[in-house]
Amino acid sequence: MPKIVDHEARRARLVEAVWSLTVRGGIEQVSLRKVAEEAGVSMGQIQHYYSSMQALIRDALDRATRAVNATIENAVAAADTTSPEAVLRACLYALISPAQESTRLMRFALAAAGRAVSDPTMAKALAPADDDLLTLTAGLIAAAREERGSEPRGEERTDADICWSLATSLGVDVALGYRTPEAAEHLLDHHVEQILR
Amino acid sequence: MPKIVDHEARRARLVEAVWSLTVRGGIEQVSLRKVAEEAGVSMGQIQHYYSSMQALIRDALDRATRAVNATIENAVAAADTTSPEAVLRACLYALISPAQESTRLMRFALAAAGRAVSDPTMAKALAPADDDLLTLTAGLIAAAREERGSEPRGEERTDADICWSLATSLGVDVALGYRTPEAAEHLLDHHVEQILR
DNA sequence: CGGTTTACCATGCACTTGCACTGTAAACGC
DNA sequence: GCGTTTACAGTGCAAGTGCATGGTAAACCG
Repeated sequence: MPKIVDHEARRARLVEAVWSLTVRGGIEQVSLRKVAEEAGVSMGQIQHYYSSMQALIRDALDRATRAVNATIENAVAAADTTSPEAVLRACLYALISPAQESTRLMRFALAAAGRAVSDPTMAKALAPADDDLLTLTAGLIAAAREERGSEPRGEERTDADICWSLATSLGVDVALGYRTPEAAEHLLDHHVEQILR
Repeated sequence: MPKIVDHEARRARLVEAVWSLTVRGGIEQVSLRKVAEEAGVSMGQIQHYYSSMQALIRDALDRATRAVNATIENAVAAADTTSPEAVLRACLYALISPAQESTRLMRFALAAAGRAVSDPTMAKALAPADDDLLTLTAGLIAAAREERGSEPRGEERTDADICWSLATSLGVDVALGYRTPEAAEHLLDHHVEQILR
């Protein structure tokens, strides 16, 4: 065995470089040499950890979506309130947050989404809200409606699906600068209000 | 003056080739030579009509968005009904239509959207629903609510904005195969129902 | 007829690309 | 000590890239 290194840290470093390059100049700027330079390593190291450029970008997208999901989970965990409505708003806001890291991730994900058009492997990583998240959100909506005294209607899962679809769309708009985070928040608020009424 | 040619037709042909190549193999497959081959012309012709590769792709995106808008307008015009609700649904459905041409356009637009991350010129062509469309849609919503006997509430513009945001998001999902057109339609229906209640 | 303008085609060039390959230093078992 | 495995660095190469350039054929004006 040779030098003991932290593989995870190495990969994270390389992926970080891919994110930066992409956000700065578009995904077409991402090349072996550029990533190597950005990460301050040699091309050889990249080849050592990834079998191809495709594999690198795939992993970068994978980690980006996982990071976004983590943001959502953090928002849920950090909501120091028992009000389901507050928690619901908090986790939806995660996608339109003005936080720089969020914007970075959304931008990269959008740039990589172009690849998903022709690469099914990439498309997988970008799928809409998964079952667990939908179930969680539907639960929040039901609880929030109950909290407000609205009568239940058993369509919470559909409502949840729409919520995430809308939040994603607004998140992209914010990332591309079409809307301010405040404007997006206003729209989301309006919709949530509608849902819970 | 030399051979009289239809410039518009030439450009349309080249852009069509760009769309095809992109949808088939991703935008990274789009090169001068490939486009030339796909269109059955020489690289020289492309250079004659576009000052650079960037210009070609920009025009391709421009024409794609205009084509999508035309689809929406057609849907409005084709709705042989006076019911504003029916017209509203019809034009929203334009974005999630299962029609092959629609899917092609959406796919290309998504692939090109990746470029918008770093190219502001591209970003312009992809902006959310413009003022005119929003005004039109808000009018439809107000009329549909009146038709149903719901009381007006003066938030129709916000409602319209949300509608298009949601429809766009669903359109992307359909184009990438995450949802069937029917599933997307169901969600849209549910939302419109909510809006008009 | 010549001259000018347009509409290309074909080629050449400088540059970048991903990847294969070779070399080498470090850490361990024996 | 030696051999093996891992973790890279460095280089070379074939393929592809956008674009500049030079040439040519057609259509019109005079």
